[in-house]
Amino acid sequence: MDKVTQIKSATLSDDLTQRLTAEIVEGVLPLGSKISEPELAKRYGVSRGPLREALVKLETLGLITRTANVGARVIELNIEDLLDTYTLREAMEGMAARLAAELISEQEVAELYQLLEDHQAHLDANQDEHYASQYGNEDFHLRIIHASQNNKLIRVLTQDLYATIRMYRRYTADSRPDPRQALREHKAILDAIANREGDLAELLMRRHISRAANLLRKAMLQNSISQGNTGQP
Amino acid sequence: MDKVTQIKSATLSDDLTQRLTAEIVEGVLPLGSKISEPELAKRYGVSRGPLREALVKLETLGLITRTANVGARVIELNIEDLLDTYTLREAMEGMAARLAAELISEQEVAELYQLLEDHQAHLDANQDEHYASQYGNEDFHLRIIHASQNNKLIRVLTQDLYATIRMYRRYTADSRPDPRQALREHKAILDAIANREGDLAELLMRRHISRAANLLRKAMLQNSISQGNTGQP
DNA sequence: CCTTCTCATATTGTCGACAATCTACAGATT
DNA sequence: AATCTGTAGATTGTCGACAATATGAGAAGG
Repeated sequence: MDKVTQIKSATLSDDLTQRLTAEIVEGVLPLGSKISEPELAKRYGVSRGPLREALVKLETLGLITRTANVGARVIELNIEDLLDTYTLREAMEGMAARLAAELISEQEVAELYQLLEDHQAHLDANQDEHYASQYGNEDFHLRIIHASQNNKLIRVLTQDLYATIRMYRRYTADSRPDPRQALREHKAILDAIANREGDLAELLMRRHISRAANLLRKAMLQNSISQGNTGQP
Repeated sequence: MDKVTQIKSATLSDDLTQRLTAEIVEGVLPLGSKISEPELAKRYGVSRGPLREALVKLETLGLITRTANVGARVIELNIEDLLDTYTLREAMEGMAARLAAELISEQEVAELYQLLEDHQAHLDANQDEHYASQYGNEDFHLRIIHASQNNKLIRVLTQDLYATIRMYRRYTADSRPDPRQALREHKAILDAIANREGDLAELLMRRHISRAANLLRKAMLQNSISQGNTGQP
């Protein structure tokens, strides 16, 4: 629990969007559970107006589904959706890597190499491989995405798809990819970018993501994901 | 003016979303104009509640920008955004073409060939090249997208990006790509898909979209897009 | 015992009003 | 004259209540 409940935003609707997103990703609101507007409004001490605006946003983020006059439910995870999401990532982050190879500055390249070295050192020192893998991984990918300098791409990846990706990672947390292997792949991608080889960078990024998708797929098949947690009746 | 104002949906908010999207794309609400909630609510005969929910959706669609306590404005078009959007299309529709090559049925292939033949016949018969180009083009792309069978991809392309793409096309309507050239490219893409050559299909689709982006870019440079139209004071 | 219809209940959709915040204009000050 | 400040007006954010719709339990009938 790092970022605690104290989120002060300009508008209640924005606050609610962030909070609800977090609660869904973390499983506080179990997968597939019904969302009662009066109940949630009471829980957060707000009226239904801003709450409904937040729900509209969550729907476009793909975190809940809403049906007119029936209500909203938290989405459920399934393998097709997982694979679809990662295929989309493959296309978009592949393009991001290609653009990064064209546009990234030498300084950013240096910083990325530093990041990978830090990650390597962290791996050598700690046994807490999952934590290191998790954050190093995210950081690397986010930097490549931003290096593309394509605002549309950045927005879809870091806002629209991000929550979904985190959910799938969370619910398949048991079997994570080998962080050392991931690090090697990151290194290869960065080399391609540093050499301004856009084609290669795209290819490697695609394979990297495709491989991650396969691992998650296997994890889901074993887990047979269904159970949320920490929900109140 | 084909689909007239009569849209009956389950909820006022959904109606408003559709109407406002259409009005923005068609220029009834001029680019960059401020959106007054009381005024719009009065115009449509609804209260501000559903209207605000629609505005939240329009914001996520990238058609308006909202600032807390300040209000909403229709977006403005600029070249960077256009290029970013089309680069994203390139990545995503390229992937769609690749997936289509793997997954499309023989019957769908036949239908697509028929579509292209109809398009050809229409071009030979009519001088109204732009109309034919417009609709034939859209239809072809939408079918490829759906043939990918990737729901996430379909959703982002046909819902999140669609309105934006239509706007750029409308505001650069003067100089459209040569429809016969576009048709040739479509034919080549479809051949690749029919032959199950995913790599080639992706490559050709990317080039096709990249070329369209270049033409739109030139059109925007000439037009120096700024003026909306048909708006009331 | 199962099916179907009815009605009560709860939930969602919508509205009008109030509170908080920003914008613009006028006046004062340097 | 230019800049700053303060107030008035308007706009956005939020709230509680009412209307419309779906859900579920129970009765009636087969």
